[in-house]
Amino acid sequence: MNKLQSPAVHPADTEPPWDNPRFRNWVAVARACHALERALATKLAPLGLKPAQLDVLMNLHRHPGMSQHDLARRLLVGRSNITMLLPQLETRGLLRREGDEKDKRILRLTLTAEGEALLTEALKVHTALIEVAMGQSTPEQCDMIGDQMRKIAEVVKAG
Amino acid sequence: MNKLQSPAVHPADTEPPWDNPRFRNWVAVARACHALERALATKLAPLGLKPAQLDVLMNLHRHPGMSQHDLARRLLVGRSNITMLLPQLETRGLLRREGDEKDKRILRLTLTAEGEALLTEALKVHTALIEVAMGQSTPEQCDMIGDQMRKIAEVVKAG
DNA sequence: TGCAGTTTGTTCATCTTTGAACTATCATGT
DNA sequence: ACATGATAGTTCAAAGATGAACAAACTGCA
Repeated sequence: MNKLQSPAVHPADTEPPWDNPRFRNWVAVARACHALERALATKLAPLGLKPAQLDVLMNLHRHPGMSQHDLARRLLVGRSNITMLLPQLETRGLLRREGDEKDKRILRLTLTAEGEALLTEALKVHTALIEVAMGQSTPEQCDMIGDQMRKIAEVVKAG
Repeated sequence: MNKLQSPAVHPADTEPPWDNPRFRNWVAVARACHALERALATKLAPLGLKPAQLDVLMNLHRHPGMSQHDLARRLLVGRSNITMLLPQLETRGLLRREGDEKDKRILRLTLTAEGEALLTEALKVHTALIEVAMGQSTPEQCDMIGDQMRKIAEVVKAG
């Protein structure tokens, strides 16, 4: 037995492009991301938030006064998506949209106190999930992963 | 000058949870994933394929004879999603759905020759993109990332 | 056999996301 | 000032994703 057969789960791992480590490893990245996003969605449901909405709150917390266009670019979505997304949050009193003094086209976005408060709660959930995930790695591995991913994001958006 | 101020891009990097390396680094993972997914969508458009459809073809290539339920679980989507997704591919002649002999509830899925051919073309695009992304890392880093991500996917789906 | 419980796939209503017009505003150059 | 072009945000129709409710088929046990 053990005739050097089935070196991995799938016999086809010896077939392109699955024989390519870069390919196989990126597929793992994508699967982990998707899995964590789904888990986040269910854990965020009790707060009445979806992952996309949490992304908005997070970005507005860190970049108050952003325009909708800037927000769309940071989230890698279309501008119309932002237009459809914001009213839900604005009517819930989580954020404010005020016209810019200089440029009347621009709407500046800021979180309200309620928005900051809900963000704090949502971040507890998000952080707990991430701790479980990244807790699998040593601090050195974790930082290395972050560094590589930042490079990837740049290079992919450029190319 | 240099009073130990603004240690990073955002002053708020010193504020929870952004002061947490695990949190910051996972956010980078999510952003890189999203960026590559968007890039894949545009590069796949000439083939008339979307990322979700490519995922289906990839999984059927590696697991021929899968049921729709199995496919849904692998893709981390609902069964109804598969029901809505498959007819597009089936009418294009990319895959076959045939009832199982033993269990008449189950539809077994297999790629046609056209499906395999289109998958081959799509994989060239996908692989090229991944090469650019993962080419940022050394082979050792790349394997380490893959290993960690496989752990994360397991742990997140379990919890 | 018969009957409760489970599993597979579909349907349907709802919510998101997307990209292509469209309007309003600003910037630039003559 | 005025024309041209660019930019910010909105609207709208089409496509995608989701989950609950449903029908058909299987399982197991009495």
